[in-house]
Amino acid sequence: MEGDTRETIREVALELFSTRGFEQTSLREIAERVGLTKASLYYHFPSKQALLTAIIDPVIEGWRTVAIDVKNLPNTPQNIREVLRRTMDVLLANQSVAAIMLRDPAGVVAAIGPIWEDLVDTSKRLTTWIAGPDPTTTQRLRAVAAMEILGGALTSVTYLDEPAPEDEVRTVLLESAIAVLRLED
Amino acid sequence: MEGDTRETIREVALELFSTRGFEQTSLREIAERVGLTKASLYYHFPSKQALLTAIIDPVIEGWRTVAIDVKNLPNTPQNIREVLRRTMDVLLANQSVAAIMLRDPAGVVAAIGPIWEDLVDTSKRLTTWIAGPDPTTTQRLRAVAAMEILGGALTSVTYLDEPAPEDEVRTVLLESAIAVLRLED
DNA sequence: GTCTATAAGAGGATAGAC
DNA sequence: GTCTATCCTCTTATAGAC
Repeated sequence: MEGDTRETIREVALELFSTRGFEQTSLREIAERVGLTKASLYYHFPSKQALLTAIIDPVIEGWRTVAIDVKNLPNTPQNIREVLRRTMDVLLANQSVAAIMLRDPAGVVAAIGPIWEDLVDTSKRLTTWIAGPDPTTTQRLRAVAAMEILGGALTSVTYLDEPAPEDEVRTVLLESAIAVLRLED
Repeated sequence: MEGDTRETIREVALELFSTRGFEQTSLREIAERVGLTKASLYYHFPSKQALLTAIIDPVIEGWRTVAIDVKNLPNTPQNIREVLRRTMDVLLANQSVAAIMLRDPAGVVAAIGPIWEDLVDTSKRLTTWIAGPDPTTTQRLRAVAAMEILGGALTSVTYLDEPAPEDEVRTVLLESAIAVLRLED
């Protein structure tokens, strides 16, 4: 069950990009781990940049879907909860890809600037929606705080001695985000 | 008022490292902006790495101070508030340096691994203290969430259309962190 | 202190045989 | 599809004149 070489390359690259960073990973290293030469990688991907986008693009798509769906959704407490939940799900379902952007934003920007801008834009739209209609600065900042908390799903691993069960991470962080937004008022 | 060349180099490097990332900034670029040649930089700093540590070290020191002072501080609600406040102050007082670590963690790790580990360790101790004595996993996660919120002081600029006044950023994010910790219980 | 010149090497990428 | 060999560029860093 050798599977697709292209797929293997993508998996190895994902592993290395997410742990060492994009810039810090050379094609030589990837080729070595896959058991190929650098040159062979170029048969499957036309450039290092293309390899990165092949990894990131599908996730961007899912991320953008969350933001698009929100467009005409009434900003009710129930809906906000639901959107936070879905945002968290996307993060948890794509931890490795998210880790690339967390560990080496500068490298990713240098490689695929426009895609990164798009990502920031999507996050911005999501944050703005969460802040509610005609938000005060305070409400905007609370929305930023809420989004920041969700990111804790990725960083908690680093800051806890023993990793927390994913279910609890999801529950506690969602609760926390909701608490920050003061949805009960 | 030409000032110290060494200091100028440090300032230019800080500016570039914090906006483009450490790896993405070459000594050629720095030299160009300072108005020197690459070779001259080496008269003032023995290596690119040394330039980075000259920038980061003082801040690490301040950061560590917060964590050390906490060591024998009783974990009362009042003290937790105070520690959060001081943590926020350190972040706000060193936004550019913090931005380096935010934009290019992978590059910083590759250059000065041990110092980075130290930083993570310090943050970990701080988070653990905030979580309180014999914390449950939920309490630990809330502490992570609280720390994550403070980081919003750095990212809010990216996610808000118009930058929020620093005073309000401080106040709202501190309130949010406290809300997450449920100090009122 | 700052310069010119250059070393030494790694990186991404291509050509062309098999 | 994978290889060997090579190109080109850029980087950090050093040597030594001024």
